[in-house]
Amino acid sequence: MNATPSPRADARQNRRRLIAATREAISSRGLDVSALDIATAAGLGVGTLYRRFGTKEALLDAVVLGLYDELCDTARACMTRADAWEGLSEFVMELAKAHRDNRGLASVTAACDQQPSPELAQRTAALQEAVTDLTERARATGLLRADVTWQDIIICSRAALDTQHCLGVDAGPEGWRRIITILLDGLRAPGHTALAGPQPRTTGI
Amino acid sequence: MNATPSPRADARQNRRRLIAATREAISSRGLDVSALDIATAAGLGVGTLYRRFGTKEALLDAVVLGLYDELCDTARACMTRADAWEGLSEFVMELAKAHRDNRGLASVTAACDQQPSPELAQRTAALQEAVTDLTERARATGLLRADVTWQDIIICSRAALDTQHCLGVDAGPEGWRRIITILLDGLRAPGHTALAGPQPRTTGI
DNA sequence: CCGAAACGGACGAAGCTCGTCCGATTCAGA
DNA sequence: TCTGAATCGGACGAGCTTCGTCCGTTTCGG
Repeated sequence: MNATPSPRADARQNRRRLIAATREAISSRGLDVSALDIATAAGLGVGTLYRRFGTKEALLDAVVLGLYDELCDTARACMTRADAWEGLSEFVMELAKAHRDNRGLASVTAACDQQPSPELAQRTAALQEAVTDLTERARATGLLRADVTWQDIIICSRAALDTQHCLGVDAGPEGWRRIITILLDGLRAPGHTALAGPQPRTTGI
Repeated sequence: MNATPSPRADARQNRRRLIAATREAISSRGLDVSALDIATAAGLGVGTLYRRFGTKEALLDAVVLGLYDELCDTARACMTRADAWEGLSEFVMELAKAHRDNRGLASVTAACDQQPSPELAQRTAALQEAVTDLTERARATGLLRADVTWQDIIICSRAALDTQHCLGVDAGPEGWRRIITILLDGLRAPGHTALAGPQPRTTGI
């Protein structure tokens, strides 16, 4: 009774190729990639892209979903670290790297969050919970300053985003680590300057 | 012998209006503003825009030039502060605010820096010198960690850029201050974690 | 070996942008 | 007030990019 029994092997492979090409394209050029560029990069025709995904947006959704899954895995792995601070800082590093490697990720996720699909909503919730856990655990040990929230953590991780992508900046392939390191030092307890203003809210990661 | 004796009063006013509208437009929507949008926002026709500036790019150049002048003034004012650390941190705050208020400023300046006009090159040099002075002075007092460069400072200031503009983030109108505060705490001497990787280079601000 | 599934890429339609052009309007000096 | 030169407005043309379709051709796999 399976109406769509199983796609042909080449169809499945092309689907994977398209997702990989999309990640690569977003990484280097941001969200402003045309469907044609993606398909060409995948070594396929644009027709194939639309046959596989129906819509350019559907393709982006699939990519974001994969990224969220990876981030969830990372967050859970960081929770198993014996040292709470190391767990948190490793996650921040990984999240920053994800943003560096997926230029405009924040925009994509935000755009997707506007009308989240059930799958995406579930991933978002899981990820937020994981980050909350990491933050709480680090604060409980007294190493994370008390006045930051998990949203601050997320936003800080985004800070690496521009470091790599702004023209005119040559920070080297690992240059973003410097900024994140500075941020992490700033996040350590007890903190020197009190954080002013309302705590930020964020729905996306 | 003045071939262009003096523009009519309305022409001058319209020129000012266009620059103001451009800053406003860049602030809220980034560089992807059309000439029509700018002119409409200024309450003018697009024809006027092109008569005043000849080119959209020339208009952007004029805007960037003004911004650089303001930043130079700010930097010099910060140098007169008795406390070196306060001078530096105030400048970082102001630079961050400039980036927040001029979405895509980094891209504009970088784009302009590709083929800088003499005026722009002069401003860039002056600004870099001012930032260097601020950094050196703060390091000399022992309050700024020794392993950061003035380029790190610039990049950190840019970090606030996304905080405000990413959809899905509601950090409040002053939310970026939290991130900069964290960064500044991270920049304080002596620093906890050594900065790895090569020092970044940047030509733009 | 053959029919169904999948592919490629030319193509149409739509949208957006820059910059021009010229008739209508406004300024400012006499 | 009057007048002509400067300025304005916005419709318009040309060009570019993009999405998504369509159909003849190729490939898979039972």
